[in-house]
Order: sequence, then structure tokens, then C-alpha cells
Amino acid sequence: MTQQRRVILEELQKLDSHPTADEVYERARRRLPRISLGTVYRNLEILSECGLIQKLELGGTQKRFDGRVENHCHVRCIRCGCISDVPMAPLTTIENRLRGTSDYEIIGSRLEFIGVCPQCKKEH
Amino acid sequence: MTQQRRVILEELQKLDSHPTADEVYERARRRLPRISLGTVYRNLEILSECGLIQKLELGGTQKRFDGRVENHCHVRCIRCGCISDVPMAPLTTIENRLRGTSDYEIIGSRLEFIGVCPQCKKEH
DNA sequence: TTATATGCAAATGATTTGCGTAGTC
DNA sequence: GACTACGCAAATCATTTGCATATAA
Repeated sequence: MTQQRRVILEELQKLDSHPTADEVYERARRRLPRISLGTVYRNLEILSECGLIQKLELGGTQKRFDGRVENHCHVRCIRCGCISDVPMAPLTTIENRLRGTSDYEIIGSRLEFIGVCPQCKKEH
Repeated sequence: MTQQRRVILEELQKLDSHPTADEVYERARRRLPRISLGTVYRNLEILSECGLIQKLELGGTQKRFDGRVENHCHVRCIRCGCISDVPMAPLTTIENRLRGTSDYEIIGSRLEFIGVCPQCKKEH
């Protein structure tokens, strides 16, 4: 657990904005000016493998990272691309229904909602 | 509607494997050996804007394309990365429940299942 | 000390774009 | 004939990696 790794983890837990690797880098740089982007990527990978953070593969070109690891889903704003949490029970019912009909062994699911965030609704 | 665009559309409608841009390119090249990858990308974009095909932003690094445009979701194999269709009613109930509690204006949702495909189950 | 992580810069992979030519309506 | 699309190659963007040095256990 290096300084860099700790700072990255702390910044991620502090935020609820689901930042991209780049945004994490910018934040970490305020505390460790010499940190490199490569280090940020490497640590985001390691931390998500350890289950300390979550790597999100939602729509859009960049991956995003989440300091919250409990099972929850996300809404993405179609206008500005921002992401928020949605408190929602896991979809066990739907997964189980699929288990009955699919040839696949079902492990889990990923649910993302698409919408317009309050901010963008106002501006529109 | 150029030859290239028609071939791309036809190949996509012929397949149910949810190919990447690259795979579409390989297939199209069998019929039009001089077609370029740039053209494939441009046409996949245009066709999906017209609603003739669907651009899928699922997990993984590459986008995938689907000749079927009706609302349906997908299972991704965690081992080999292949993608299959899942016949499933749209999640209107869940979306409506969210409409009651979220500040967002909910437009739609994207649901992807993760599992192991029959092929990979056998090999394991 | 000894493995592991870092910073830097270069490499990779997917996708996009500029430009001059060719094809479609 | 005018507009749009094409082929090609170079550019871009996110992410990954090789390597020599620095840090943590």
C-alpha cells in the first residue's frame, strides 16, 4: 500500500461522481504532484481486483470508477454524461427467470438507466 | 445507399453473433475486397443513427453491432466474450418505479447479463 | 534486502478524420 | 452536375507496457 495507492483510494471514496481515470489522476495530482497517469491506471486496476473499488463499464468511451462496492446501479445523463447512483434491489428475480430458459450459466447482470439529469433538465 | 452500405447492412442482418466493427469489415471484404475499415465505421454509425441497426455498448473494449433492432437484451460470456440474445420483456415496471423516486427524467435502460456460454461450460 | 511499485515515455488498439477521387441520384 | 461517400493514411483518444530507479515490507 503505497502513498499513491492510498491517495487514489481515498479520493475515490470521497467522491460520488464516478470519475474517469483521468479525473482521478487530476485529483490525486493535487496531493502528489509527481504521480503519473500510468500509476493511476495500474492502481485503479489493482484496487478493483481487490474489491476495494468498482470498475464501471457503462456507456461512453471511458471507463469509470466507483468507491462504493455494494451492489447498486447507475443512471447516465444522455446530455452531459454524468452518472448517479440508483438505490435498487439486485435483479435476482429476473436473473432466476433467465436461469430457467437460457443455455448460459448466469452469473450476474448489469443494469444502467438512461435519462436526463436535473441540471440538464433545467438548462434545456 | 451505396454498395458498401448495403453489403454492411446485409451482413449484419445475416449474423446473430453481434460482431465488432472489425468482424463486419472482414465479412464485407469477402464481397467487396477494396472496402476500407474507415468506410465500415462510417456506415455502422450512419446505419445505427437511421435505426436500421443497433450499436451496442456492452462490456469489453470494442463496440458491437446488431442487425436486430427490436428491444432485447444480451448475455455476455465471461470466458470467451461471445454475446447472445436474451428474449425478455422490456423493464417498464422497473423504469416506472424509478420514475417515482429519481430526480432524473428516465428515458430507458440497458440490461446485460454475465454468464458462461454452453461452449465454454463444456470446455471447462 | 528483496520484491513490488513508480515515473516517464513509448507502444498499442479502437476509432475518427482530412483529403483528393469516385459513385450515386 | 452537385452532393455524398469512398479509400487511404495519418491523427486521436483511452489505456497499457517496458525499463531504469525508488519505495515499502
